[in-house]
Amino acid sequence: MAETKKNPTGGMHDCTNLALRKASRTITQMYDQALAPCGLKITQFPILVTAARQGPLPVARMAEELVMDRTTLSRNLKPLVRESWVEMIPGKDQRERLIKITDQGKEVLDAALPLWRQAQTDVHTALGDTVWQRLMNDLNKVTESAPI
Amino acid sequence: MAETKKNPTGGMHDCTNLALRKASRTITQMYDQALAPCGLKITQFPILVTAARQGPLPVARMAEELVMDRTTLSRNLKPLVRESWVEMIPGKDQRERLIKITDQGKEVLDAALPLWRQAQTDVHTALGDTVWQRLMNDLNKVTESAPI
DNA sequence: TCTTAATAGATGTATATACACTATTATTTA
DNA sequence: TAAATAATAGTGTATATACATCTATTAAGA
Repeated sequence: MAETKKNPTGGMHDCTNLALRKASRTITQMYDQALAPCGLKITQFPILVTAARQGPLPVARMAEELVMDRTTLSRNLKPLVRESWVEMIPGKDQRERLIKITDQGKEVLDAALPLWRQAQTDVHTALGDTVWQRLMNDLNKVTESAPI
Repeated sequence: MAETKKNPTGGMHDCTNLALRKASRTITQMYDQALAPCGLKITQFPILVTAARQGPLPVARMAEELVMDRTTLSRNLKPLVRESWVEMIPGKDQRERLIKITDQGKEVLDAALPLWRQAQTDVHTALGDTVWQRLMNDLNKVTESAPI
């Protein structure tokens, strides 16, 4: 009751979104710093990995895979194409354009992998195995809670 | 061993950053949808709340409070100033500019609060109390694990 | 078949994010 | 006090994010 008067604006510190964004900003900077030597950003890493593993994929399908907006992925591909890390090739369906990793893309990915693994290890160590595992599980629950 | 051959690129699905960004994108869209009727975005909400609660604050101090880059906050303030939800007033130290909420800002914040609370409740319900509490704790740990 | 729907991708516009750098003012030090 | 250094905020540039809308192509329906 007294708490209500002292906190007329509500507990912003309980905001799920703020907590997620703060953690995202923090971790993104860590990973970007780790990846800096290879010239790849952590936001570009999953795109290259997916292109390498799932073969040439249409934009919409990779967007779904990475839980991102189609148009966001469309924009995010531009730097990768400019650097010749991926190329867009036509599909059977002429509306589709498939994202295909290039040889240069594979090279930069090879260079990125040990740096990424080190960042993974650093975070894992900082949080401890229990917390890290639990966090990854819970984050997946959040993502899956989307109304789709 | 066989696992290594099947996963030559490593387990991207274990990437802490990707998990955080996917969850962030999902939750941000949920909150933005909930807040849409009041014209405020969820990224702007904590700025207004902090301005309302901590009184006029210098840019650097609020940035620290919200765990964001100074220059990011500087840019994010522009739409709020344009909408006259906050104003920048000079401090005693003439280098400083203080972020001060306006009466219009208080109004939009009042309109935003019940919408935000509903979004909070929705997320809380979707995850369940146990998971939600634990997630918030773990996210704070991540944010605090920053090298500062 | 011809018209209409749905689908795939890109663009216009706006905001979010952060590094490198600049300008201005305050503080410290020689 | 003058010069060097700190601190404060803003800009240039680049990428990330997503809604609304557009174009082109395919699929469905009358």
